[in-house]
Amino acid sequence: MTLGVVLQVRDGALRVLLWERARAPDIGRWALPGGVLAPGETLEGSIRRHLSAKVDVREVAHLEQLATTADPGRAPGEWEVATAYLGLVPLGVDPGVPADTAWHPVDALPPMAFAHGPLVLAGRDRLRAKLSYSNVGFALAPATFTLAELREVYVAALGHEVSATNLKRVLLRRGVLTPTGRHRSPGPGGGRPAELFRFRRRSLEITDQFAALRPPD
Amino acid sequence: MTLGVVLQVRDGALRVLLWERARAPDIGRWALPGGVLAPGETLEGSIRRHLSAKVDVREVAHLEQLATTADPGRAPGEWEVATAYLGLVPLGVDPGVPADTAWHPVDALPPMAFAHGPLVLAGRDRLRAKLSYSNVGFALAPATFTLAELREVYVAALGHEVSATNLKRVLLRRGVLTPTGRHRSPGPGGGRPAELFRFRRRSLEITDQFAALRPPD
DNA sequence: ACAAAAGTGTTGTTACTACACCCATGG
DNA sequence: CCATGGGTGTAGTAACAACACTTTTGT
Repeated sequence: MTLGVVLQVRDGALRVLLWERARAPDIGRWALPGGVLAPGETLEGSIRRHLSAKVDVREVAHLEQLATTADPGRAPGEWEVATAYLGLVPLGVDPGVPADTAWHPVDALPPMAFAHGPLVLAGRDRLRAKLSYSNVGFALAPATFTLAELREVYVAALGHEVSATNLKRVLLRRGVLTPTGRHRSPGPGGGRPAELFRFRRRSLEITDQFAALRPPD
Repeated sequence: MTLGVVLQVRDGALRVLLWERARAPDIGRWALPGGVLAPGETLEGSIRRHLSAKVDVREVAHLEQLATTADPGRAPGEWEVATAYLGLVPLGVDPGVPADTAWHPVDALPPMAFAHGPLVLAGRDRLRAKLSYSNVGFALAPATFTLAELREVYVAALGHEVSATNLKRVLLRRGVLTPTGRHRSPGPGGGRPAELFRFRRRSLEITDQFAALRPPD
């Protein structure tokens, strides 16, 4: 089967899309969306198909394979191979979700069904690592944004403070961000109008491939 | 099913363990070792079991999951989920392998069966990336070694020149390498005796977690 | 003495963090 | 004209590559 760890920043926290089981086993506990793999189906095709029952799949800006498990003992007599995907949804979009489905903070997960909890944490950790050496931010940020907004996304996803000043410089130097030339007018309290930026490319790119041991010139 | 991308540095090149098919389909082409997943079996258990038919599994110093595919069209009517693992064997050990099995350079692969070629390259790339930010080197190097030897391992694995001077400094600074205090006497041409080093820990550790965007102190 | 192999010292560079300072707007 | 939010300038630091130099051996 395939499972989806779909993450989004909402209300200042990194959240995961979960689904409350109404039937045994693990009734009342929360599970990752997903389902069986149809014969002849591609893994990515399968997870896209199952996710489309929960969210508008076009909202998923990035999707990558996370891990595969085949642990015995999920339930006695039950044993299944499950491939988990990591999906990222940009800030601000609100895909309507079914009534049994909700966004839970990854740092305060509800009681989880099966062994889905560790998969969520693996997805979070993968995201955090990639934020430092790639342009994955594009999949969490809206199309255009101010640096303050981008900073909030990074703070929520990384779980620690980030300086907008330095975030700007790092991402500009790496060529990940480009200014749009447009500005956003300030709120009621006043303030200088914020520059609007966008990600230069909206597909995954490694921007800092070799921290050390890089090839000689 | 499970597949193993087993890599080792031999004769100055990074090589992968392949197995020549004697039966259709893809007769005469080379395939990754592996086989079917038994019911109730763990993925890691499965690949260990299948590898033990080809190499002494105790020689595999590191094993990690690489990718899972379920591509239709491997062969018409044939469709299967395959999980690939990356295994690393230290320099110098020579596990006896069956007659139909051989070590091929990853940069000059023979005609490959199924879609196994890309998996080998994915394993190589994963290894290269981890060499820069973790201590995976332990799984490719012998228990103790001179810096010249370690340098050769890195050159073969990374595919570019590496300076022994700077390699030493980087790995010592990160606390990955420790001197043993012992020395190796020089060869017939003379030369200063080389210091023997070892990896401080022989299990995977991330040593350079955040290249940028590190948390504030 | 000299060649060979290994190890050390030093310099310059780059990418980053931290923090003080300056700019533009609304009330 | 001042509070508020945004942007810039600059200094300090750590990790690194490159390369010259020194040490220790065998012949």
